[in-house]
Amino acid sequence: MLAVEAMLREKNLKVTPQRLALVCELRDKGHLSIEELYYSLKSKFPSISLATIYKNLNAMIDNCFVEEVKLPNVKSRYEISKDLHSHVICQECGKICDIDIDLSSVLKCDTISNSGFEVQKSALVISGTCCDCQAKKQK
Amino acid sequence: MLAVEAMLREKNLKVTPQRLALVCELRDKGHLSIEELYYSLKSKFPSISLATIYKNLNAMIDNCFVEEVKLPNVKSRYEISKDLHSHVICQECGKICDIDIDLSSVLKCDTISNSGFEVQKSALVISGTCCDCQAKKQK
DNA sequence: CTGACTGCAAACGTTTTGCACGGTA
DNA sequence: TACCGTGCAAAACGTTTGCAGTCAG
Repeated sequence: MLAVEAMLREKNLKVTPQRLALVCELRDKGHLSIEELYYSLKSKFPSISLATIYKNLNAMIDNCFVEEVKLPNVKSRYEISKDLHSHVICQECGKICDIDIDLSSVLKCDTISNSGFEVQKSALVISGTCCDCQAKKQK
Repeated sequence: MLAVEAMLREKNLKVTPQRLALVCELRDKGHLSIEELYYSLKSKFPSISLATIYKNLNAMIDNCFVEEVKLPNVKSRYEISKDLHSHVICQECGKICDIDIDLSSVLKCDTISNSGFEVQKSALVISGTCCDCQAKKQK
């Protein structure tokens, strides 16, 4: 919590209760959609508006504190920036998981290095069917 | 051209001049945005409407003939479905390239196989600075 | 000839903006 | 106290829908 406040101040973002709750929500639950954030915060702050969610997310994205995760077929999710990781999404139930995959060898392949392209970021999204949903489908 | 017509008929999509031009545009230029498609087709069909672009793209996406490519910071692009490949995007000039990267070993990693997740698709987007833009920045 | 496609306009959902008020630092 | 953040309402934006007319098969 203190760490979160310090991070916000470091980015010249004031520490308001709404903003603090938003960050904690993202930190605890990870990759949330706008709606999930909105309804979740609405329980703590009944008068909170969608505009506040948007403004805060955008401010934090501008400060590289939060990242948008674009996924196939569904709306974007938002998460606190952390070490490079990939996402796995089940097309049946929509469940999203983080996964640590070492892409360094892939990103150093000849095609890229020969082209002179300087890699800064990479995003890998794997979609398919999770274990539970496979079981359900077999029934 | 004949191949394109055959593909459309196979999917029960009628071959109209607008649709044919849209597909050829995608085939020749690859990963185009809605606006790029619109203005490009407007030169051939001055009365074409955005609704037609949207309806056609959606029909073709439903038939797995076209795919949406979601990219960081910019609007989605659309391309004709083809073999699995990744995308490289320059954050300076916005240039997008296809790249063939073998992700099979990555997708077979222990974390995924142990979880019982069945992988159906994967999308890797690499962003950074292209060779040309690196040169420009050094000036 | 029939059903599908086009193009226009309206509707819709999402995101952004402007502004007055309130809270942080 | 000065400025930033909040919340409301309105505006802007992108996309979808409904419909009448047209075209492909």
